[in-house]
Amino acid sequence: MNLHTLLLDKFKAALIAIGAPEGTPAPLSRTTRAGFGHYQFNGAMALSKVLKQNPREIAQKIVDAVELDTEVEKLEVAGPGFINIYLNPEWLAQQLQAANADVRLGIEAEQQQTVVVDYSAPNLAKEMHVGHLRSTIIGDAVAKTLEFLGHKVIRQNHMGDWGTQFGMLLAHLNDKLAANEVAETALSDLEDFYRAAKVRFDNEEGFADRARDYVVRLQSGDAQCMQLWQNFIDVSIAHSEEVYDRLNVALKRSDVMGESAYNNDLAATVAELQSAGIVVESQGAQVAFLQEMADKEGNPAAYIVQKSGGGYLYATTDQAAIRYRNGVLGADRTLIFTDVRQALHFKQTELVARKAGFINAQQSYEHCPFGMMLGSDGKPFKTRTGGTVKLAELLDEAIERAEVLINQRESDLSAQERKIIADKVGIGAVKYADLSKNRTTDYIFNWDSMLSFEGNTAPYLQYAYARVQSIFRKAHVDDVNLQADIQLDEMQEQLLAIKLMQYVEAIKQVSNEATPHVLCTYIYELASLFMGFYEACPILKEGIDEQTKNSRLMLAQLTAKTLQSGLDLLGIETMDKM
RNA sequence: GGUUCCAUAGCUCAGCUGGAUAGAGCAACGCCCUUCUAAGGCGUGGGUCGAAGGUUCGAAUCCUUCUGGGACCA
Repeated sequence: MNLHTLLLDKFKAALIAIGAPEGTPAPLSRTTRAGFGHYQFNGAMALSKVLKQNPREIAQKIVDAVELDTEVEKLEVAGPGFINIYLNPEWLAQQLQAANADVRLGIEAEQQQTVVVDYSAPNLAKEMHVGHLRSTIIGDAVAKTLEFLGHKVIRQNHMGDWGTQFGMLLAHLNDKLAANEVAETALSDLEDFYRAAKVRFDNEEGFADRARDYVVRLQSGDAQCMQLWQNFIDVSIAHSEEVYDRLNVALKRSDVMGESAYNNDLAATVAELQSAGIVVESQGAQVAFLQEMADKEGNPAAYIVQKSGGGYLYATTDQAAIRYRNGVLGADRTLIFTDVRQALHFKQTELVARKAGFINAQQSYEHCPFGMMLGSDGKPFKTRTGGTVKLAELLDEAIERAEVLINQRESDLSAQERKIIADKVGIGAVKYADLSKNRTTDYIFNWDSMLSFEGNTAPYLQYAYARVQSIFRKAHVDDVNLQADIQLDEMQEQLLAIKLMQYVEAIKQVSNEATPHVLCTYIYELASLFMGFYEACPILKEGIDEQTKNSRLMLAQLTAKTLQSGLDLLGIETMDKM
């Protein structure tokens, strides 16, 4: 059941019935202010000019024409011609009843699409730092949401596992192994390893030449070199997987489709672009000139797919990836989560790929950008020592802080239970801090706000869930077999009920726009309304009759299910006690 | 130089295809734990939505110019 869709269809029909021209906008929205109903239809004012009638009269005609009966308590014309829609609490109660009885919470699956979601994509030469958080968890949340809505999601971890810096790393690794070090030990700290290799590259006689030699051997598929590379990659991927595991991110080894995976397709990709006439030779390089993106003087943008020396670029790999995803995997949609600096690149990439027919007219290619991480001074983020904050360290800190907080509180929880809770609360807080912001612009990294457990944070949402579980424990009610008629008498009950019914609206928006913060906002509002309901509408206290008690238990139950479902889509875990 | 994005409360951010009195959290101040978990609830203060024009019955939202900042391309 989708309230918005239901009402919109009815109002569209009403517009036709009163003789509005086809294509008349039907602006129907949730109401932001109490006293203006639950939804409002604002189409009458704009029609005033077209129909040459008073907007309030038009609004009244729409009200008369709209075929809403049991769904609605009343429709009122207000102000210059707003139509305020008040939903019928009894009808709402029935919808909630149905949603609560359904494992999918009353949300129907959409028509299935195959969606490739490209996210995380760490650079395997370096350790994951906080800057990698966004792509990883936003992409994961969107992927899960798409799956929930019934789509076939193919995750692609386009890891940076190829390129010239690997020459340097492999040369260094080779020496370490020759000195009888174990790869895992040598690579235990990727940052240190990278730095050490870089120092040698810059200072050590002959090392740079050996590094370049390794690049050539790597690209030509030299067996010994590939073995060394594989060694490096295995350890490095294991590092990433450790972080994914801690972050409760669903990426698996089988989702890895790194840059190296396209190495053998690059020549063929360029050849196809050439034969299609999209790419031509210019100063020895293979270039697509894009007139569509020309500057003021009419100079087309240049998109290089092969350098004059024969080397390939990101552009080539991305074209090959499209060929694979849209051709072999049959993607209807492709979502790519990277930082905003690559926006121009992806715009050009799409243009070229469409011209080449790698993407057909029915397929979408959506770059989903996010901003850079800045320090509190508004400049690119660096720690005091000039480095980046390692993701693993951030998570450690979050869990530690959560543990301190838990230990301050009175509770009957065992030490082991506290540990588990600290883990879920700490990780949840870090993820939520990032997920709840959408802006494609840069964002300010701040330890305290990222590790905060108060207000609009994951712990608040987890706490709301735990409160419901506590009620059920105290009530000794079988959570599964609770049967009662929901009745919505109190204002807090009605507000909660309508919010519960709007879950589907939130997740549809997340899937359409790849914006998990919409879901965060929704869950926060839901939890907030539940807290209000919890304070105002006692459930187990004395003097509450059986029917009211059970009705409220049902509301609490559906709230818990919705919270859990939403948090699960965000990759945030819930717990029964905290 | 070209392209492009951004500017909302002291701070961090929401604001859906233009809608009624611009919302949250944090921070500040006041109240509520013998009462279903106070990681909570209720309340107060805090904004010329960067500036100026324009379109519209209606603009934080759309258009133009300007100011400031970022990014990308060269």
